[in-house]
Amino acid sequence: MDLDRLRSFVVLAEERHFGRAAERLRIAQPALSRQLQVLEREAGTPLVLRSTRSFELTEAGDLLVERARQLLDAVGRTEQDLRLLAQGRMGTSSVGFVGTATYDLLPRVARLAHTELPGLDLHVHGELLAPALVQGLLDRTYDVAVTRPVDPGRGVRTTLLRRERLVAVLPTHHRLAGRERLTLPELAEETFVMHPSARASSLTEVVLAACSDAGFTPPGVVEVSETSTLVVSVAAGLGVAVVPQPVRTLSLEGVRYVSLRGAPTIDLCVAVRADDARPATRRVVELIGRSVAQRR
Amino acid sequence: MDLDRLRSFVVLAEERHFGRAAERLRIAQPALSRQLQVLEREAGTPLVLRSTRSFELTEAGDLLVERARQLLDAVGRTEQDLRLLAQGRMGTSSVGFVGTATYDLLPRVARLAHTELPGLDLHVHGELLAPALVQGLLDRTYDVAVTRPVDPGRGVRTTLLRRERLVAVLPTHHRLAGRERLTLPELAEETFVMHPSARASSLTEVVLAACSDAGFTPPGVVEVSETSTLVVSVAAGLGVAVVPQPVRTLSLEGVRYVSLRGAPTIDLCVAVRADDARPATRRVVELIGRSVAQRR
DNA sequence: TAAAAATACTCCATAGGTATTTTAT
DNA sequence: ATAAAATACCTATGGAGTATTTTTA
Repeated sequence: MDLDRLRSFVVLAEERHFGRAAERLRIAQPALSRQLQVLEREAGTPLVLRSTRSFELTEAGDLLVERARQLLDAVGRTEQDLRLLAQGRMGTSSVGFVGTATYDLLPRVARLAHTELPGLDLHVHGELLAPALVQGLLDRTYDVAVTRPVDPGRGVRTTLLRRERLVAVLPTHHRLAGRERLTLPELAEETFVMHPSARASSLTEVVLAACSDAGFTPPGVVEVSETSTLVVSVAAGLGVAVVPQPVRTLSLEGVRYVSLRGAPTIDLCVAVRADDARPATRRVVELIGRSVAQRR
Repeated sequence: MDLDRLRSFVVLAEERHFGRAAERLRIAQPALSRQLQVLEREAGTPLVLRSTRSFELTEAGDLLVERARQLLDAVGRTEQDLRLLAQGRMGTSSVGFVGTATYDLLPRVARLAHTELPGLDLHVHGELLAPALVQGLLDRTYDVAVTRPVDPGRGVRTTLLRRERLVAVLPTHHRLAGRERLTLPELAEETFVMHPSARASSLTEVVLAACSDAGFTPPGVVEVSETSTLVVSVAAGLGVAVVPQPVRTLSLEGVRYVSLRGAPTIDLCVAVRADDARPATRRVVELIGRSVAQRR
């Protein structure tokens, strides 16, 4: 049984006339006659009782029209679903965000995906650390990671999303909180609130390296886990912090963000499994790129 | 989308190996490779991640295998149903029996149809008169009529089933009831139980004609509608009757059937609409033919 | 290096087109 | 007599086969 012939048969049953049906099918009338003959040979019974002035479907013809419609519908739906899948507009994708991107990028990505890829079942996870993200990518917990640069070669493909300038976070009552900008050495005597270095926070590494470059080591350090907690801790007066600029979206009572002159930067990347060619993954990566470009 | 390619794809997904799948499909390996390439081009996305030593379906591939199985199943069922319909093993057929065939042929036909054509929805109707049957055929109340000969040319096609000898029906206590056989003139003085002549019973016509040929007219006539009532009436002593031999299957307390020497005969036919080419009709006619041949 | 898939090339079957015949009203 | 379907005949495209190359584990 051939789908094209079934299509022809359905049109023929609708038109009840070989000439008109052939015209609609954009084939010549004899071709349609032959198609029906083939169908009837396959069915083993006439499907249409036809003469020059009459046209009637047999029982078998009735049955076949109905079934053909159902079949062709099912084929159409399958083709449609394949197309959606091929465009990454259907399926599932799990995205993990490194801590500092959780409050800035994650909601934008979620919103954009909701409107642009309604068929995609997108799972987002925030407040993660770079090593956990890489591990999560490899063990398929995540399909996409918005993370700090990772050493390549471990089956992960990485693209730079943006370069983030670091800014200081000070309690409102801090003596430097009114300043337009300051330099890292001015914070040499402060207690720093940071992510635990044991848990391999890229941000902590970069900040400590920057301090070291600036000629000092923070005299005191308070360790907290999440970025949100970090900002809250500064508000509570536990110390100061240095975070990437986009964390500013997390504006909090009792906290001031102050630019750092000659500030170091930290890169934000999107990473995927090197062997992942899923359209959904491509689509999500592309959408994350646009979320980053999106100025707001 | 082509059904043959879908078939190939399902087999390929099962075998997970082009060579083996091609073998099962009885085509060469390159042909299968190309079929998959066409499918992937149509789908717009890879369906199989393949290398010399590995084979893995993509999401789209998974989807397509599942859908393809469903589609091919549906196609198979449709082909099967068409085949059944073509063989008259599926569908509906309505059969009407003339009165005297009701107790003899009708049950045999019903039983045979039940075992041989279980898919056919057979409706049987008994105790009918020839004119009603012809009318019923034409207005599509019946598809097949087991009836007396009808004048042709009215859109009805008729085939002789058998020639039935007429026999006498006598009450057990009748003076002639003990005889092996008798002749029609011996019944010249009897009251006859018959179907109403007004309702155009072929049997009544034949019997009256036979009496007339034998040189007498029944002095008294009792009219009853059904064959069963007719036999019951004889048992009740209302008179004698002349019926086709097969009515003997209707054996009743108080009744004796006696052969008639040189008895007239009456033909039993099967009739269908001349334009009815339905396989179910053909099948039922054929089955009725065999029911008649069936000696029991 | 060996097994497996992909490509190159040839051939044929099938589906379509045009011209014409047959058929039924 | 005429409209419509069927047939005859030709052509071309697509799918299959064989031989071969490319790839990767």
